[in-house]
Amino acid sequence: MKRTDLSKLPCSIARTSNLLGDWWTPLVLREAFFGTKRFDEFIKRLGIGRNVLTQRFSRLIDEDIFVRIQYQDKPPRYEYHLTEKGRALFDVLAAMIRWGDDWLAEAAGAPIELIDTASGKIIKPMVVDAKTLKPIVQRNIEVRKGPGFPSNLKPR
Amino acid sequence: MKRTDLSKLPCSIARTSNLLGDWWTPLVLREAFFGTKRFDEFIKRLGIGRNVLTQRFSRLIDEDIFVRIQYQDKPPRYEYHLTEKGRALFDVLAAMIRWGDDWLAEAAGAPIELIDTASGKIIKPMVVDAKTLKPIVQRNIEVRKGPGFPSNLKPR
DNA sequence: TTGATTTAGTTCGTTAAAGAAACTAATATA
DNA sequence: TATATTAGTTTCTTTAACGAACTAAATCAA
Repeated sequence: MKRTDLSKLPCSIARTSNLLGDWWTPLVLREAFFGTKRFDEFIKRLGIGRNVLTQRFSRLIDEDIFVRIQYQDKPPRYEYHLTEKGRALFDVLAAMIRWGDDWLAEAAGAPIELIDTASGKIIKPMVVDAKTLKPIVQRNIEVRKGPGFPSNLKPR
Repeated sequence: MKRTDLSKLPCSIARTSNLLGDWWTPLVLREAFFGTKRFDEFIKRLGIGRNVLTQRFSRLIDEDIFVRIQYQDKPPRYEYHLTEKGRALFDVLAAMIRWGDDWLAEAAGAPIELIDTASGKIIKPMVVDAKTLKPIVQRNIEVRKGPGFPSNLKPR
């Protein structure tokens, strides 16, 4: 399909969507977070097409979300590791987990739980304001141009 | 394109991706959060194709993210309003905003700022654990089956 | 030493989604 | 009477996803 390039829009949602905004990338990231590193591991765990996975990795490497690291000679084989930038995406996935658990799970409850390794306790992601640590109430928020808004464009 | 249905997988990331996982849906939601309600308003603000927007709304209404509300007779015209379920997605967008601001913004800074209407202060979204209010450190997390994990499937 | 297995892709043909532009339809307005 | 407003629908082209088969380098098992 033809696809609009959202990466240059003055909006972090658009720019982030441009990276995450397909059906497989979040799942590839999930697998990476859960420890998967090798091409065929991703294939097996996800059921993604090989060509699709190849294309995803090449894009995500371009975007500095993954790095390709050689783990053997003869034949040369590579693992796919998250970068710091990639690991930071965990927060976005965590927000998706929370919303999915709250709004899409069956009556039985969340399909998967996140456990804090040290305490053994269940972790429930929540999005708050960094200063006040209070939930963000969308109704009480306005939007305005930030310092990085290009001066030649109309806002919103 | 052919597309794999992720909505039935035992994973909130997959299920949420299945809804949000295209390039336009997050931007349609953004506009709705910022107050846009009418079809042609979305078209003008986003530059999305009319047929694509039609398809998105029909899917998002099926999923109970939007409701279509009549605002006039003769001719019948409708507005698209977020449901509670839809409004709850703001947290996911907020996490995307934060990541985009941190990792994709130019040196100039964030393209857009969220302002708390009451205090006038800038809001910076952050993802924390609901109990401890501490950031979630992905390295210290394990995953296990939750109560809603189907019993007939292998985990991960 | 031959044939199977492992790992990591690439290639190819089919299906279907995205984009652009034109078209329809009901009504109000100039 | 002609134009504008609002909200779509239709049609055509381009391109991404899917699936299956194929390639390639090396190791392993019989």
